[in-house]
Amino acid sequence: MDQDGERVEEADDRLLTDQLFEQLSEAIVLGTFAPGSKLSEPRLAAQYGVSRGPLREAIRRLEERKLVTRAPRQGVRVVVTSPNDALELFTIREVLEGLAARHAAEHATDGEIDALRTMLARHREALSQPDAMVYWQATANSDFHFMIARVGRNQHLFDVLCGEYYTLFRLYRMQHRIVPGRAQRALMEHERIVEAISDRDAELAEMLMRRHIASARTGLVAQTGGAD
Amino acid sequence: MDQDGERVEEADDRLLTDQLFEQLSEAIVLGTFAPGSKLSEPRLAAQYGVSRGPLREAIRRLEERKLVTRAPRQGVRVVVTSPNDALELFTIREVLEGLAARHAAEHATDGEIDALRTMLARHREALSQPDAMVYWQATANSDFHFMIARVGRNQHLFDVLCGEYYTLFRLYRMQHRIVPGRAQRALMEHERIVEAISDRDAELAEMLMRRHIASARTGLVAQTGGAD
DNA sequence: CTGCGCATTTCTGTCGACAATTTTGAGCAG
DNA sequence: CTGCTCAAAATTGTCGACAGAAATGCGCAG
Repeated sequence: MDQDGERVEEADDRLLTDQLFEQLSEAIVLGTFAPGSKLSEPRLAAQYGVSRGPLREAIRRLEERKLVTRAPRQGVRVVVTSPNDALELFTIREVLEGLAARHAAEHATDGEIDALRTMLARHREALSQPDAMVYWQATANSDFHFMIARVGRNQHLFDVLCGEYYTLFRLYRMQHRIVPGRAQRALMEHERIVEAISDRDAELAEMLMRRHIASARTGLVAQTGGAD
Repeated sequence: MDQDGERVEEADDRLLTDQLFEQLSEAIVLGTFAPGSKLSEPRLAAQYGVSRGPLREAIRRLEERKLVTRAPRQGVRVVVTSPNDALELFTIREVLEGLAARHAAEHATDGEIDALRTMLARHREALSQPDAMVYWQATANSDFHFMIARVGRNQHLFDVLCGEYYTLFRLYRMQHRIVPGRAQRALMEHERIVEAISDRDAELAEMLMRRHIASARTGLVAQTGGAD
């Protein structure tokens, strides 16, 4: 152990709890803390150079976000997800993202639609580059769903999709190896969704988005990797 | 102040943080802590007879559940919700409860359908009693949505609807005076939803549930009180 | 060699205390 | 009487410490 000890020293005026939450979240998603491994409070406190107070508050938030599971008086462990869990979560995501797309079609301004189109053009350009997959997985795909949620004009929905559930989605992708194996096709689906939004066709936008998410869910069940 | 000081003394082996979270949630929903009022940590710690450690963890959870808002270095205040916030939340609830109803129609066992019918019969019976409204608001309505979510066989969805969002829904009903003014009609809608589930008509169950929630949302906009 | 019991160690849950910042409010100028 | 200044009080964010419970690991019986 003690291999790194990435302290929290950046003279940041953000609260310690928030910094810890972000670092712990990232470590969990990236697999630095393996699924099922225990998060010992004294060890983490020493590792990050903080006391257990703020650390415990950060862990509480991890628990609330379902990134760890707590056994009373036994500490917390990185959540271990089953394929069925992933199925459940993506089913929820399907209706929520569908709702966001519907709202986007109803409320997007012309400027926002232009911005969506510009973004997709950038994505198409990037897909022909060498490291296309890593860019797609890390940035492009998230950007699209992020923007749709924002354009939907439902702050609560945005918070859920892009804040509270975002890291959990990433964790499920990691634990179940849901890599975007069909980025080309996913991009095409994104373009069709934006077209529907541009046409102010709310119903179509919702349906296309739901199918888009569902395709990832289906690929997940088949264990072959989805497009999202 | 200091009028009551309901200590936490029940020799409960549950964690202090959990007890505090429940008591604070209840106090917020019931209006004991007025919307917008500040939650002072030293005052609450004295009032409940605990130290600030577990209290802060409970407050973090309140924050995560959107029951309070935090201004860094200024403490937390009971959330003040706008009618638009309520609209946003009920829009989300509409698709989630619709999803739960669809899943319920797909996965309910015959025994569960019997149990649903039995419950509705009990509710109809209770609606002819003197204190019908208070029973409806406090118990019957919640029981129905609770059971639908459970029968849906999606643990994540159940947790969201009956755990993470449940108290928030109650808070919105409180702050916006969304009283069940049409319990009779709401019960009829419940019965139709159960009939659709019994017929294994998932699409109809989802549609009826969405309309059922939407009617509450509409009544909310009209400020006349919804049926749910 | 394997499995059980017990002592040691570690960890969680909780508490009290300190520093820095924010809020309060008294005093004074206009 | 109103508004600004500045000191005092209160509050947040953080830390270290202690008690009880859980996990660990050793010794010993079988």
